[in-house]
Amino acid sequence: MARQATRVAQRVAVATEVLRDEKFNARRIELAEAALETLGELGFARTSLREIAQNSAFTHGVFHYYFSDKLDLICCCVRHYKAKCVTRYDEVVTSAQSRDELTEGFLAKLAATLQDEARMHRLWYDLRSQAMFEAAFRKDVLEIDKSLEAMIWRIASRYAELGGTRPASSPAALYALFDGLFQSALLKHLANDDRAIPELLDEVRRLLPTIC
Amino acid sequence: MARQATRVAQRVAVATEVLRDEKFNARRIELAEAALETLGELGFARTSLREIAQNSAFTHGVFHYYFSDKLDLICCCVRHYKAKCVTRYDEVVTSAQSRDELTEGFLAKLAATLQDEARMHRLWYDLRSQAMFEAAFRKDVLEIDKSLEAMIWRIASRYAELGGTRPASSPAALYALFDGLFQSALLKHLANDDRAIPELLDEVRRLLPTIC
DNA sequence: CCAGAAGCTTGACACTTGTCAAGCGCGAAT
DNA sequence: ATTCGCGCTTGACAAGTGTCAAGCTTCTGG
Repeated sequence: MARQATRVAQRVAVATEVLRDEKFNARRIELAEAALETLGELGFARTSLREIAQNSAFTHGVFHYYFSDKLDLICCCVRHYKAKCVTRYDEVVTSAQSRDELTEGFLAKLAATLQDEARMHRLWYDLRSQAMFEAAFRKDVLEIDKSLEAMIWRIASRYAELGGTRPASSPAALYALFDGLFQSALLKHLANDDRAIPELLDEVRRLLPTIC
Repeated sequence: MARQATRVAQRVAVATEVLRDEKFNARRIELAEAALETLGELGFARTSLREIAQNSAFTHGVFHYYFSDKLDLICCCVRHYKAKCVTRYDEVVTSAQSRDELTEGFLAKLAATLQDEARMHRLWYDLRSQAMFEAAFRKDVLEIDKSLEAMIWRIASRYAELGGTRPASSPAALYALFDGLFQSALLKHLANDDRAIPELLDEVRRLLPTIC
């Protein structure tokens, strides 16, 4: 009887702790999301915790309650960003029934991404560059890079499959190519070059049949 | 007579002014070079003028004598970096008499660059990312990007020429590909991944015959 | 040789930064 | 109802930032 009671008490204690943990984690993500807004606006170099706090519903002290320091916060941001980013084209890949359909779906998403999420993507490139200086970022960044490479590979494989062929390049080369093209287009787009998006689409449209 | 004298005086005045200008510019470049050291070490975000000065033979005040502000200094750095960077492969391109020779020369330089000049190149990627946030950098960065694209194109054209063919891709796509591969290899190399350089070389060796 | 400019150093300024300790309110457990 | 502790705010701290003015040294033209 007493034994059962303590067991129940234990279970309750564990349950409440799990609940607290979940709540804690949810808040962390909320804060990370707020931080991403400001980071996307200003870039890593110019973003301070106070600036982040001011552009959000929180005060600057909270961030030190939920994160051990600034790097911890930004690592959390990067990891959170990843989850959103990596699945962007999956719906197109699984639903497309022909090369044309896949191509058009991919290009449309590509254009929309460049148009609507330029800020998040320039932040990604910023943080990836930071990882070259700051070892603390490297693990997460390399992991995301791998995920993005896999994402591109899924598209290329499906494209090849729909034509009964196999991709003509390695996953690394394909990712490098698309990433390079996207990065360059993003910079031009941000410099108010209206040709950036159409040129990127043309390039990709031309490339897909030759390399996949 | 008097007229001649004033003309001579004018010429002298002009000459001294030109000399002063050259001296001024030489100093600017000297300072920019010193700044590049620290920038390559710490990255844009963590580099302050005082830090730059401390890692050099100068005091922090000089930088304000020669540059209107921090952005001006860094723009000068970027421009100076460009001049060094863009001609890296030209000797190989002009001297190679066969595809093999060009390939091996290119790969050797590529490996050496990654090995010896990793810091300068991570800085380049850093500043290119900064240009996505800071409009003041964009013009110079876009210009350098164009130069680098042309540099890759010279290599590819020569490679194709030596085999009696023509490059199979656009300059933009080729540059994106090589830049993407290099960037990824650089990050891995900086993360102490010993396979980074050989993997890059393998990839490029495989790629050259298929795309050029 | 000397006045004045050029080149450079120094120190101060106003401000921002990350960090943290003290304390507040409020809900939950006792 | 009281106590306790979690979540959060506030304010302060030292360190570091870009900028600039005042002054020192060195060179140079007259």
